[in-house]
Amino acid sequence: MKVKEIADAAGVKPDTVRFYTREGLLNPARNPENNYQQYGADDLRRLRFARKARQLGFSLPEIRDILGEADENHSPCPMVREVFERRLADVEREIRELEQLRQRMQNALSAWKQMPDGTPDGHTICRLIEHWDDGADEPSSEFKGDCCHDGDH
Amino acid sequence: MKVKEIADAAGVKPDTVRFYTREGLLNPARNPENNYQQYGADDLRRLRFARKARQLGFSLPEIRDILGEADENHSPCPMVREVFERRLADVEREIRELEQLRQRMQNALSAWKQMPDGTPDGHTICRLIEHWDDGADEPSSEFKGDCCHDGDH
DNA sequence: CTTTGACCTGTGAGTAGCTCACAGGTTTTA
DNA sequence: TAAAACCTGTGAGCTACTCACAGGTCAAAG
Repeated sequence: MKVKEIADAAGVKPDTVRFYTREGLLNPARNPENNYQQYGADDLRRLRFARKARQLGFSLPEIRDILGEADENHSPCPMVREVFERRLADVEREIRELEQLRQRMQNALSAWKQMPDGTPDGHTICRLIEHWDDGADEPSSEFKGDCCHDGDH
Repeated sequence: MKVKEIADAAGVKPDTVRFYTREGLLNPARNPENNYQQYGADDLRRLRFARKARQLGFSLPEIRDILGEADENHSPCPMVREVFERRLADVEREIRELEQLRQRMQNALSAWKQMPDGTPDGHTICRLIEHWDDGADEPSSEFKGDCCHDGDH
C-alpha cells in the first residue's frame, strides 16, 4: 500500500500517515524502484490502533511505547493499564467540568433571552461573563485586588 | 499596576499578561520614566473577562473582537450570541462524546479485570482497542480496505 | 553607597498533533 | 505525449500559552 491507500483505508489524511511514519509509529518498507513507502497490513493495524488510542486520549509517545512493547512480545498491559486508568479519571473530570460549563452557559443564555434583541448596552455581555459565577476557578483570584466596583460600564 | 500585580490580581502568570498584551487584548499605558507597562482597572476587567471567556471556549481572536466591539460601543451581542450558541452546541457534543468514551473505557477495563494480572498475550490490549467499538467514527473508514482478518495477533 | 534579589523589557523558541506548502520526481490516465 | 494525480523530504504554520535569555530598574539590606 502506498501512502494515500493506507490513509484512505484508515480514514486519515496522507499527511497524518507521513507524520506517524516520521514519528516511528509505522514502519513501512521501501520500494527500491521508486523509493516509495510500502505499507503492509500490519501498518494498517497499527494506524487504526493509533487512531483509536488517540481518541482515548493517549499521546503519541504513549502509543509508540505500547506498539513497541507489543512488537517485542512483552505484555504492555501493566503500563497501558496504568495510563488507561489515569486517562479514565481524566475523562471523568473533563465530563464534570464540561457539565458545569454547560450549566453556566445555559444560565447565561436564558438571562440573555430576557433582554430585547438589539441589546441596549454593548457592555452587557462583558458584565454577564465577568460576573459569570465567580469563585469557581483558582483560589485567591477574586480575593485580592480591587474587584467588582464597576466604575463606568 | 505592573505586570506581576495585574497577573496576581487575575490569577494568571505574568507571561500570560505579556502575551495578551502582545496580542492586543490589553492596552496598557507606559511609564515614561522606566518604560514599564502600566495597567489600569479596565485592563484588569478585560483580563478577567478574557479568562472567563477562554474557559467558555472562546478563542483569543474572538475575545479580541468582542472587546474591540465593546470598546467602540457597538453592541457585540449578535456576534457574541452566535458564537456563544455555537460554542454551547460544541460543549454538548463534547459531553456526549466523552460519555460514550467513558462507557467504552469502563467496558474495556472490566473486560480487562477478568484476565489474570500478568496477562498472557502482549497483543491483548491491541485487540481490545482495535475492536473497540468499530463504526463510531468517520464513515467509509471500516468499509473499504481489508479489515478484520487478524492474521497473527 | 553598594549589593542583592525581585522585578521589568522584548524577542525567540518550545510544546502537541497535526496540516499545509513547496519543489521536484513518478505513475497513471486521456 | 501531456496533464493530472500521486510520491518524496523538509520546513513552516496553527493555538494558547510557557519558558529562556540578556540586559535594564528598583527597593531594601548591609
